[in-house]
Amino acid sequence: MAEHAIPATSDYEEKLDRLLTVAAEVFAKKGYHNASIRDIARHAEVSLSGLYYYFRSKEELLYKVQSRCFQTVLADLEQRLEGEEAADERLRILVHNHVRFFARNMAAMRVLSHEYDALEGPYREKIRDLRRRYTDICTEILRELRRSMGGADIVPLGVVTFALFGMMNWIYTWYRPDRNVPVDRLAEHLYMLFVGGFVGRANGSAKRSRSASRRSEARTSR
Amino acid sequence: MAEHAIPATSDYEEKLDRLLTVAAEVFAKKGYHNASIRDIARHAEVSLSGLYYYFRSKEELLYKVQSRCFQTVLADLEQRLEGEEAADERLRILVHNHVRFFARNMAAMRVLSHEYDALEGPYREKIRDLRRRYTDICTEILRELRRSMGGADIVPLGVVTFALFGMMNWIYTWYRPDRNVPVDRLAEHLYMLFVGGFVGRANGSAKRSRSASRRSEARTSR
Amino acid sequence: MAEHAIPATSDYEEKLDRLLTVAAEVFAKKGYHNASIRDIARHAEVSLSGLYYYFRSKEELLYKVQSRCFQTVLADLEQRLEGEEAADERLRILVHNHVRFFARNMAAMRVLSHEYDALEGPYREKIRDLRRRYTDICTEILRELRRSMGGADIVPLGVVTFALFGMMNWIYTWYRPDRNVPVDRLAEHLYMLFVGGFVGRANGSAKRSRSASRRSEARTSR
Amino acid sequence: MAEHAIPATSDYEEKLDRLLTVAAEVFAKKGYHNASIRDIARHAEVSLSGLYYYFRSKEELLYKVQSRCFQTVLADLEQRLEGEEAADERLRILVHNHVRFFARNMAAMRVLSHEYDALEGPYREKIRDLRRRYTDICTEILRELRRSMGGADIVPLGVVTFALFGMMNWIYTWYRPDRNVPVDRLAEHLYMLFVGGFVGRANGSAKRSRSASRRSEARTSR
DNA sequence: AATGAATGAGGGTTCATTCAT
DNA sequence: CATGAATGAACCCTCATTCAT
Repeated sequence: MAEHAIPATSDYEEKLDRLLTVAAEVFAKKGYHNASIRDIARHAEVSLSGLYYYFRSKEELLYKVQSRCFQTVLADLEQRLEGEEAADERLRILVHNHVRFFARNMAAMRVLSHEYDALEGPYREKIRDLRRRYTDICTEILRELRRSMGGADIVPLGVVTFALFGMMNWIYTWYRPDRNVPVDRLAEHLYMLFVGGFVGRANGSAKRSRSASRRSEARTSR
Repeated sequence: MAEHAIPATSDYEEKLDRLLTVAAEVFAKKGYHNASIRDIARHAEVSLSGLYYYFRSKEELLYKVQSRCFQTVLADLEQRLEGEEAADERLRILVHNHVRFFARNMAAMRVLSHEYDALEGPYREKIRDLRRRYTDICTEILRELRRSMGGADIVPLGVVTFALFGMMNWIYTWYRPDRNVPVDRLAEHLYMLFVGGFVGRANGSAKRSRSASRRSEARTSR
Repeated sequence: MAEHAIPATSDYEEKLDRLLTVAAEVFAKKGYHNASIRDIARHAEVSLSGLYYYFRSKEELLYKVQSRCFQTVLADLEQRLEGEEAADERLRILVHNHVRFFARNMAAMRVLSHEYDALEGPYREKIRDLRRRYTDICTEILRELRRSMGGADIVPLGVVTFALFGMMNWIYTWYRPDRNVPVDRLAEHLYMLFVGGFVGRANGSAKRSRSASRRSEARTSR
Repeated sequence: MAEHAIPATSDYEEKLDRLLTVAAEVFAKKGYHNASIRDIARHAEVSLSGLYYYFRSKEELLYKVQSRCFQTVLADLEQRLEGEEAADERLRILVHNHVRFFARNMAAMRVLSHEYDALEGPYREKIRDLRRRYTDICTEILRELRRSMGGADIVPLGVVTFALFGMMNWIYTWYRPDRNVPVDRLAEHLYMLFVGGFVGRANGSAKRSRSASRRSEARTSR
């Protein structure tokens, strides 16, 4: 029953990390409820009960997968936003950061997108908070962008935010990095589509803002 | 292997329909794998084994829920598209049809969106075919729209299609008809956002095509 | 709840007979406990509940299959024994009757041999009685044969009887009329083996009794 | 897919053995299909799921019961045959070995005899192979015996083999060691009956081969 | 004479979790 | 640190049987 406090062993953390990655893969492939702890133990080549040294329960395992994932995305994002002032560029950064992370951590992100509400109680709340922090950043950027464009607010920003995340998160259902467009191109496509609209700049019929234009050239040409 | 061939009894079909609705609700609330057949039986006020008169397995139950849902959406869509020629208007119809159906059959649509790959084997294939038929219609409309606008094809139509569906399907994760914008307005928002882009007509900074404009007035003003 | 007494309709009896045959086949193929009433209904192309007009329960169904089978064997046997006095010949008749019936009603006999004690209570007793009547006939013939041969009774007649039935009944585990020796030859083989022994007349090293010799010629030569 | 590879723990193997014995008893009493895993767990005083640590499925359980049984009989037989050259004596050894094992492991042997084809797929094949190895030994002995007796081969050896096994295996349907003849006597009876025939030496009317005679005296007189 | 619809009991199996070692 | 062994709860599904029609 010994509560193992914070075993800051490097070994411990490394193994934990590896386990989280494996767990993410299994959850991604079979879904949280359908995946069994035995599956995970098997894939990680660890004994079943061995897992319980690292996690108190299956739910905590899911929580840690999601939490680690969110924290990384958030940290990356905040670091990349640092110093950038232009709203359109900030949005571009967010989209690229999100999509790139998605493609690079397909499994974990799939779990994040798909197992939205498999968690309960305090775990759920903590993830909800992380999510909110993330979407809030997005909403703020959108608000600033709209303001800078002098646009009216026909569509509520909440709806816009979720529309954007819908576009981005949905890719876990269809996107395969090796079979479709390269990741960066995909990110740019989604960004352009979202900002310019299908019958707009995303269709090539109008000119983009200078900054956006500059960056995207670099990305899509390869 | 079918125990009862084609029970065209009206009673039978009515009950089956009711069961499908209940099942959709339970699946929607708890997720396919986490929902138990017992849950469904309880909610439907039927004995556990009584359910098995209508479905051979849990998987077939999921299949029937998804199948019925898709077929309705498809039939509705095809009927509404009838006679309409303008590509932009056809797209509006698709978006409105999809979103409205979504809001009206929240549970079933959630199952459709979320339990994408809980099915296996032949069931999976049949649903895949239905899905393909549906997305193909969408892609064709998009192709026509782009052509009529004389736009270049920077963003591949496949990506565009999935982006649109992402925007629309994602609503199962956040939208509550009673707490957010009304359904028709939501549909129009998404349509405008998708077509005009966030920094474009969807933000009120540009004029829309006449036909779209006319209709949307009617929808959003209430 | 109407107790249907003895519906001596010819139709009724015909159908009942057909059902018994089908049931025997299904029981033979899958075993009594493993076979389901649904299986039988399916094979008989009758509705599940339709069966219950002819049988009160699965157990009664098994009982009737076994009972009919035993009665036929017994009746055939008694008729064939009629008039024959020589003990060795009477034994030959019994063996041939048994084996021939076996081969001709493989399914039912398999059920008889294999589902020895699937029955319970009164059903079991009735079948036990039939069986006893049958084995008693056999034992009596053996006693008479031994007496007529002037042999001592080293081996108890009970053991001898069961040994004979073992030899005969076991054939359901290996004998296939189309792949092995023809039925009548098999019967004669078993008879000779049992009476003469492996290192005895069954091996051709000694002369048989005249009567046995005469008949067997007729049987095996074809 | 094996969860636990080769747990060579003595504890493990002991318990497994105990479980196999219990399972054999339950299968013997109620029949494979009619026996429930819960029955076995209850009799073994183990939790239901506890059983599944030792067997992957009910079928594997049956397989292991049968396999263990066959292997023991075979090993015992081969050891006892060692050094014995005379064909008649070798046959005696086989019969005695079989019958004695039968009586001593009534339950397991009943399962072996009765649940002939409850197994499917690879399990079935493996048992089939064991059985074939066993019957082949028997057939070879019979062939040699016949040769040494200079007998003609009227009855095919295959038929003879199955007849012998029929006589021996059938005892599970009637023999009770405490109510009938003692085991060794039964074995000798069956041997004599099979070799000498009912109307032959088994009836005391002829002299036996010397070696057989010598041994049997020793066995039956006690 | 026959059947569609329904059900309670029980089937085999898997699960997350624990705990002595 | 790690694991082998164990368990209670729950899973999906099938069964023999009934009964109104």
